Amino acid sequence: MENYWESWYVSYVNYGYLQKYKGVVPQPNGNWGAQLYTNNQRIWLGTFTSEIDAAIAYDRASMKFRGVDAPRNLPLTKSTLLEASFQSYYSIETILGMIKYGSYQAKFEGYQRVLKADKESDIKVVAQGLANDEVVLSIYDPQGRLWEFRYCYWKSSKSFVFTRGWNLFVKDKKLMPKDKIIFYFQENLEMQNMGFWVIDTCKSSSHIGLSLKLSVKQEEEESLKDDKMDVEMIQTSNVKIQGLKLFGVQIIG
DNA sequence: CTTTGTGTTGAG
DNA sequence: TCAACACAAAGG
Repeated sequence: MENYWESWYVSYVNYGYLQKYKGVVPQPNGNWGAQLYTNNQRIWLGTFTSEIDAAIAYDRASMKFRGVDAPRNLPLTKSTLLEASFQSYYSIETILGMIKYGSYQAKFEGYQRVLKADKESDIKVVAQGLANDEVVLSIYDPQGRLWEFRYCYWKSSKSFVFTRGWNLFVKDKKLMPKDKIIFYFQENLEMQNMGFWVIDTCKSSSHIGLSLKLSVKQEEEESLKDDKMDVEMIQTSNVKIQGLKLFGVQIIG
């Protein structure tokens, strides 16, 4: 355009446009820019053709930088949890690159496909009854590997614990104190009752993993190498659950 | 020439 | 921390 001040952008702003989305700024040529401020610094997320795309870009970046609780433009959905898990596999730089150059959506969908592919075999969460209050939980990790944990209540310590199988998981995932563990139910969109449970881990450095936050009790931190680990449930999410009891709390979808 | 996104400012 | 504004750098 020949004159900046006669652009669409300026009239748009001057005639009462109200900011619809956080982090979204109109560009002189009609496109939309997305930006996020953090740590006294502006992170440019790229330019987009539509306003809504810019808003989504902001949401994705906001989640990566500040966790699933972060302020966002579009409301949280069921897949948001999955998205947090998805993001945890990539660095901030990588996620920003995906947002900026448009590969984010495809990557995320690919991630969901991988999770869903595992249900083809007889994938279902199985909680086999053992003696007393013990059960065996069969849960898949995001890579499709099956994990089995014995889970029971210990009267001596009045706590719910994972016993057999947990040690192996901790070692394999290189879990450290303060790391978070996410449990979520992956539904099968085509067939009902064909979903399965997934257990995923989150580095403590990121702030992802709101749904079921498990914190290792301070005094237990050194016992990570033991075959037991005391866990405490902080809060539940709205994840759909089929009558499973975890950590003494009945969770029903 | 077009588009991006940085420099900068003032409000909240 | 944020959007608005102005414009220089980057891209084709």
